[in-house]
Amino acid sequence: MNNPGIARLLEETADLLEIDGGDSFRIRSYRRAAEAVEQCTTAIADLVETPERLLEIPGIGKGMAANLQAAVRTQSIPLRDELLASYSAEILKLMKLPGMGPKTVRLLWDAAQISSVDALEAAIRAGQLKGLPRMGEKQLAKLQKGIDDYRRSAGRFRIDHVEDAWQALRSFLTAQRGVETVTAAGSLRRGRETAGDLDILITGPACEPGTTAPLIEAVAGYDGIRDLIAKGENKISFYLQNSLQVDVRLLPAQSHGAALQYFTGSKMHNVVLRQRALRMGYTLNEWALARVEDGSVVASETEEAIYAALGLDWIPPELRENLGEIEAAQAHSLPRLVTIDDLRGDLHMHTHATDGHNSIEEMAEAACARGYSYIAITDHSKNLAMTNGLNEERALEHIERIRAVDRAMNGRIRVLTGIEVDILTDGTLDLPDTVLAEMEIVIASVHTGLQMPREAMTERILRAIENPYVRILGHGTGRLLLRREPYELDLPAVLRRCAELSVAVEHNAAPERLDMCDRDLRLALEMGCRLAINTDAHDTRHLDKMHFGVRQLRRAWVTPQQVLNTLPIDELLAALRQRGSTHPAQSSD
DNA sequence: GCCGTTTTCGGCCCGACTGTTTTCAGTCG
Repeated sequence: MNNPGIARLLEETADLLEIDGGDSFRIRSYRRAAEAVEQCTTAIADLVETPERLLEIPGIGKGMAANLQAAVRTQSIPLRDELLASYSAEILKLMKLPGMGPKTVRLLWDAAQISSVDALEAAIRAGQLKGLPRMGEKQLAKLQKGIDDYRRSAGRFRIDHVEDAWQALRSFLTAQRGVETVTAAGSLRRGRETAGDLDILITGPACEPGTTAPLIEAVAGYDGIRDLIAKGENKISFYLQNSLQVDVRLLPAQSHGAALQYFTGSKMHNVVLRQRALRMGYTLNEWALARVEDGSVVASETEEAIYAALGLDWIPPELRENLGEIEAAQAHSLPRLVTIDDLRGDLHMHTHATDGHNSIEEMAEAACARGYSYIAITDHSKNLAMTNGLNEERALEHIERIRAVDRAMNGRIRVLTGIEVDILTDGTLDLPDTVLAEMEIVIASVHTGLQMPREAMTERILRAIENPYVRILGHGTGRLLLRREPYELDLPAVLRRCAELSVAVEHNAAPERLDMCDRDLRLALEMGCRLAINTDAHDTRHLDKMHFGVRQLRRAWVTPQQVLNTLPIDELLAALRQRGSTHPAQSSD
């Protein structure tokens, strides 16, 4: 059992203890242990034989070490099994609904033995919950909406989870005899936020017609498989433990380009491409682009050859949604999309001064190792009490430490001072301008009070970005996947004002909380906004999540010029100063 | 359940917001 799996067991145990009304500190220790296991860079499975090494992990004591051993050896934790037996395996899913916490789950269980999403929905429909404490009309409507959202998102997987599965499968498949190339197609290759399944294409001697049986059998032996769906001569499909469906296709090398094109999609892109082929007297399928009259192959080995034969430039997978990319490819006017190599820095990250896990030095060294030429340290401000947010005094002390590290890095990387201030419900910020004036990067974000009406939320954010020290609008664009519930605001109005004020709009690169969908990003570009793409890293490894966000930018046709953190440091600092100097409040001061 | 200039038991981040509560409980970050 791998670390994420063990962490999930510990989290589930904590959830069940909460429902059961267990000691809150005991519950917290399970959550802390889950976090520690998740962060641990060595596999717990490799440590269970040497318990003294388990005890070296902060937050793991004697009792928890025994739990970890049980998890590795039996895929379970005794306390979790015990609690599941007294409730129901389904009850944990109720906790996933927005607004549902342990107390409400327990209430529903005590009142009506409700332990599943289906049972909850039935009870709401039947009016069974009326009269229960805290179950007013609004609460019931909210629960129903939560159920609808839950149903809609079920069946799709977050792209980083799909990518984890892909990395593991790629290593496994590449090591098989007679395999030359292993490529991911589908939504993963197009860089979508979620994927319904994982498409993998393999070429090599073992994929030639008539010789595929040994490889198919070898793939069927992959130990991550839960259920086999289908097993044929050229294709094998299965479910992984987490219910992700995987389709693996074996292809002759000469069809690789055609298959890659076909299985990358999207469906609409392919439909239009096939129509185009027909008009040119060709037919396009997963094997080749061929002439209609005699079936002779025009192109099939590479995608480039197929697109070229159709009179098109090669189209980056992220653009293949039939949103104008085919016309642009014909006119040779596809944009030069931003790449991860264009980024010179990351402007949003936390340290252990608040809720991060590493020091300023460690973040700077990690960013340096990733080739960045600058970063900004932007810890939370005091309103986020739970993160130990910085008050006036600590914020000022913190920037002294940041400056010291900046000097100590000796020009290897620039470390900019910054803060992520909280936008209060009235649109003011939770730190005074005198403190913000000391910061090179001020990111303004909303974290709380997301239920307010659309107009009030819009006013709140508009007021916040008027503050002349705000350089970047962070969480404030209507989406917070972490909260599981988007909030309402007049996004075009906010984006327009950001463009006017030269406030950059942040896109959070972490896949669990991409702040803006493709459409929002395109809207931001239309409004003339400059974007900032940051990882909001809470530890050094989070810095590696940048590529997820870059793919989202590419899907929105973003070029390097439209991204703040592609600028060289001197141009970046000049761009940041420009925001302050154009604001009357500052020039008159 | 973990941790400790406490060695053995007491402390362990907290403030904002919502809904339904007339004084607060539950959820979230």
